[in-house]
Amino acid sequence: MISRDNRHRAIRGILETSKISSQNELKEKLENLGFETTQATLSRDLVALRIVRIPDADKGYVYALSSQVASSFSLMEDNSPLNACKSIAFSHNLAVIKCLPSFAPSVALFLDGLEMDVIIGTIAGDDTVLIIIREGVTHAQFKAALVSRLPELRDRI
Amino acid sequence: MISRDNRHRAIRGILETSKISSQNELKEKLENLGFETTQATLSRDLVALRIVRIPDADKGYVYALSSQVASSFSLMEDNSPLNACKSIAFSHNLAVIKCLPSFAPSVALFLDGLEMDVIIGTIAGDDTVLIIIREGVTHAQFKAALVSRLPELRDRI
DNA sequence: TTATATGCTGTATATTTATGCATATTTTTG
DNA sequence: CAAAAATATGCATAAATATACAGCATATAA
Repeated sequence: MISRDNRHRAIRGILETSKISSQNELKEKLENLGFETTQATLSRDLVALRIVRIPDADKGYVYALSSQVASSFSLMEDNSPLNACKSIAFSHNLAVIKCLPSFAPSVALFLDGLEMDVIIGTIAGDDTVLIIIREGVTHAQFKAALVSRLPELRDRI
Repeated sequence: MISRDNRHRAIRGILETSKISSQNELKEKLENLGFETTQATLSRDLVALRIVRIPDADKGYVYALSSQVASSFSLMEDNSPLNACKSIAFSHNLAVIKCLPSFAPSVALFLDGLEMDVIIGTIAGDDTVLIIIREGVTHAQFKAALVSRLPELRDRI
């Protein structure tokens, strides 16, 4: 069902960018985006999407993509593969990241690990990463999503 | 507190070796080990230990140490390269198939072998196959063509 | 077409989990 | 040591989540 898939995408998007600590809170966020649904459906959606629930200092519990569990702890250090990125360019629904020689695979792996909703896939050569951007996402939206997950990129892209 | 620390250790041990899907179930396991406690205490323990709750095929939900999250995803059994495919998404004239790590080349080779008219080419990275779809072919037509060649994909795409 | 099957959803409700508060236990301080 | 402070716990219950069931929609088959 197309509307279910859209709702699932919206859920992933919401969880990527904000802390949600109950299904009713998620329900309200979805309503702001025009998705009318119920707590029961969200309970099922969270199972289908394999969303995990993590203890959180601020809010008691938060829902998160499974990829956010590990990555929110590790990485992000000085040795992040992102430091091997030299530039980013766009063409329609493609983004091309130029990296230092041989670094493209690790950059792509890192991006994949973010499980970002706006990215439907990446392919790495030796020094180039090709990112396929989801339909309907503008370059500006893509950059914003990237920065929201990786604040340290703010003044680099 | 000593007895609390011991109980925490016991909880970690139990979660490492068995699938627990409710706090009462955990309570019973602990009683077998001589730890008398209540659901309320366990609710607090799970927060303190940063235990996550993951959707699980068997039991609905299971509690797990955060270090177990990544490995909790069961892999595919058969050896057809198609079983290494996790998802397919579209963007205009591109289809992106996400695979298990390292499986993309064999999936792409397999697809090439089908010599499908709707596909004008494939490129494989490590875990991603990019399919370039012939102009004028809709996503629905492409899926239909794929399913007609590979019926076992029917409920997976 | 009709019949059957399958999947998604909301309602109502059962189950599970979190928490306010009072008490108990441990730790700290004098 | 006693008293005070901090921490942990259980009870009762509020809050949140999961699910049985029925209805609807769509697909499939005859």
